[in-house]
Formats: sequence, C-alpha cells, structure tokens
Amino acid sequence: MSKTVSISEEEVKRWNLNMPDEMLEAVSNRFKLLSEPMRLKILRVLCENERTVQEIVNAVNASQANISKHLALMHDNGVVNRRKEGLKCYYRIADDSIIYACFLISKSVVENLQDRLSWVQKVNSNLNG
Amino acid sequence: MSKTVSISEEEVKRWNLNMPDEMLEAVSNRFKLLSEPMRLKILRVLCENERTVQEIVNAVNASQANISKHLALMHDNGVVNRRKEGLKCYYRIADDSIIYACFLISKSVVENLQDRLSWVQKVNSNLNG
DNA sequence: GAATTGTATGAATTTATAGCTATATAGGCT
DNA sequence: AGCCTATATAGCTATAAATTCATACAATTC
Repeated sequence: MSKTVSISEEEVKRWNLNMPDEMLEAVSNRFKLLSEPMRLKILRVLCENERTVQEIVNAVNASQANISKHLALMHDNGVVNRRKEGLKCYYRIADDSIIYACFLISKSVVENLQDRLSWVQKVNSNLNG
Repeated sequence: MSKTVSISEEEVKRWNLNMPDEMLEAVSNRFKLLSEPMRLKILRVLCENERTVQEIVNAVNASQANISKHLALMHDNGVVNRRKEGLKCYYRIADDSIIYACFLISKSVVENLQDRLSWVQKVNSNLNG
C-alpha cells in the first residue's frame, strides 16, 4: 500500500564508518540547512505540495525577502527544486529522504523530551507526595 | 538477522503536517547539533563504540577543550550519554535514530552530488566529443 | 597534602548567518 | 512604452556559536 523506507543497522554502521572527512562537511552542511526553524516551517508547508513563494510567505508569516533567501539557499544546495510558471515560482522538496530525516529526528526529540519530562514528574511527585 | 528501521510515507506525512511550531524549534536545534563537521566526526567515532574524551581527541585531531565543549553540548541535548569511571569519562551515542538520520542525509547528499556530476560529465563530453 | 592525570569551563576572538530595508529584475498586463 | 505583480538580491546590523588559551575542577596516586 504505502511506500516505506527501510534501513538496516548493518548498512548504517558500514556507511558511517567509511565516511571520509570531505563528506562529513557536505553532510553537516545539509544538516545546517535543516537547522533553522524558518526553513523547517517552509519544508512543513512544502511537505503537502509544491507552493509559490507568496503562498509560503502567507503560510509561515515572514517577509518575502526572508523566504526568498531561505529558498535560494535550499535550492542551491539541492534541498528544494524550482519550477517557474509566468511570474510565479513553484518550489517543492527535492528529495524525500530529507523528510524522512526530519521524521526520525522529530521522533527522537519527542522521546528525549518525554524522558526528561518523566524525570521531572517523578521528582515533582516525590517532593509533593 | 539485522535490526531494521522502517518508515512509511503516510506516517511521515501525518507527522510533519501536525508538528507545532514549538516542536520545530526543538527539531531545528537537534539538526543544529548535527550541523558541525567536528561533532559529526565525534559521532563517527562513537558509532563504533563508547569512547573516553581523550580517545576522541586522539581520533579526530582536535583540542581537548574543543572536544569537551562539543560533548557537553551534545550531552545537554540528549545526543550522547556519559559514564564516569575513575578519572575517565566515557561517552556514547544516546539514540540510534540520530545515526539513521545521518545515514539518510548522507545518502541524499551523495545522490545529489552524483546528479550534479552527471550533468557536468554530459556537458563536458559534448564539448570534447 | 602535593603532584598528576583526565575533563570541564571562562574569557576573548573570529566567523557565519538570520532578518531587515531598500532596490533590482523579470514576466505579464493595457 | 508604462505599470503592476512576483521574486530575487545587496547592504546592513545583530546575534550565535566554534575555536583557542588559560585556568579550574575532580579523582587518583604518591
């Protein structure tokens, strides 16, 4: 039914250990692109469908200049693709694995926060009970 | 045999669309932690096994102060765990999904670079042949 | 307690970049 | 042509954060 992506542990280990330094630079650069809330907001919008710059501007509540810069940056680095149609310019996510990565990290972050929260709750109930 | 992680497309779409802004901040913060080559180098070392600070310093060729700061940052944000044993302090990766994310992004980056390369090669062969 | 080893931290410096304002470009009207 | 709309970009400021140097802390050994 639904497309799935599977990652085996062995595959991952092999990959990571063999990664040369120059590639780490490229990977870190890609992560840097994903490390701004505004760009994630843009990607969240683009998850649904391709969008024009103006549509994105409206959706994320930011200045047009700002959004344009972020889009240019992501486009130059292969995170989004561009399609011009008259005056309008449609952007879309270039590569689904970016979304998968966002998903993995989101899950990890949530679990992490949950762990911390349970700490806090435990301490709190100890103090109060 | 080998552990695998599977991600379905639907799951991903649902997740991303429902992510509130505050969570985007947390996610972007996690990505920011992965956006420094030095930290990726550290994680590359830790992929193999837990390591002491000094072992990491030797492996990645950086100053002890620098490594300690990176480790502290990653520890504070739940990316690595710490275990003290006498004078030594062992660090290890806290959450495998971080490694999976690195893997996905690495693959994406490589594919992206390959695409660009094939462009260049095509143009080049047209000019020369 | 003094010396040593392993790790953390504070201050200063440097670099990168997000966001703003203003302006430029480019396509589509009349 | 002139005008409007959509998008891109340049210059600026402010801020964040990576690295280094020096020093502090902490656990161990003598």
